[in-house]
Amino acid sequence: MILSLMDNQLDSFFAALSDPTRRAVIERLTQGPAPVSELHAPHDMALPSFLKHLSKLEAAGLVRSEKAGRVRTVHIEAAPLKAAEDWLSRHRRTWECRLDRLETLARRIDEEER
Amino acid sequence: MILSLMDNQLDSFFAALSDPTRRAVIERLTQGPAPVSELHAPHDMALPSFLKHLSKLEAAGLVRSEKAGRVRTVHIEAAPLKAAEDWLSRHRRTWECRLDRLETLARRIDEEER
DNA sequence: TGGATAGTTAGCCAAACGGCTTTCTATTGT
DNA sequence: ACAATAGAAAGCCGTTTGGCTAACTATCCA
Repeated sequence: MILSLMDNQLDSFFAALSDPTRRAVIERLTQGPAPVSELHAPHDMALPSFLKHLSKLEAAGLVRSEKAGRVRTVHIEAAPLKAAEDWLSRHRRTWECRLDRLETLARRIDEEER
Repeated sequence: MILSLMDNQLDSFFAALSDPTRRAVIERLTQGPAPVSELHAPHDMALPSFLKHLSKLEAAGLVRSEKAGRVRTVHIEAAPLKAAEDWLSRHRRTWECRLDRLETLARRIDEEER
């Protein structure tokens, strides 16, 4: 079934998102597709190192890319996000009461800071 | 600020969730607290190996535990989940149109299978 | 008090990760 | 045709991960 296929992808999905560089790339890509070098620019890191991150994102299916001439353009792909959101929302309900308590606590701290 | 602290935790949060054993533990714990050995039972793995997973969950702050006598009881902790949900929902909006297209596709496939 | 039970600690190992440099290929623009 | 540009490939290196065994500690119960 489709869901179990996506379940297998959860590993690489969460792993892909466990790195700040890769999360930054994803954030950047939500504003639209971009070529590799533009994605690389803000990161103080050699290109090959950065390419590894990109290929991990692509392996996780979070991202896809096409090469036209010598420039490869990368864009976001939503399928695995759906799987992760499913997973999270399946558990959100049971956690919600705790979250509510936490919200209250956080708000109280904020108010004390002011 | 609280949010930036949580942002630092995103790394370990996603890393913690990138392993099937650990996700299974979390799923189990949504149904209530449990002692270590009960959590360990369904996993075909030596106890020390399993303990490493537990301690990673605890380091990520996803889980907390108290020891009473010789039994350590583990329960879920919601704070970092909140941070991750924030992160995801900050990007969900931009991905939503793609998700919608995916939904449609998935539904069409489901219907074709019937 | 002594054996079973529930974890814990230490240390080994192979594979994966995240960085690097060097070198190479393919495309573009002059 | 050539130089510059965009990216790819290979390989090195130290750290982390995810598994194991063996040995140890602390509690409980008989």
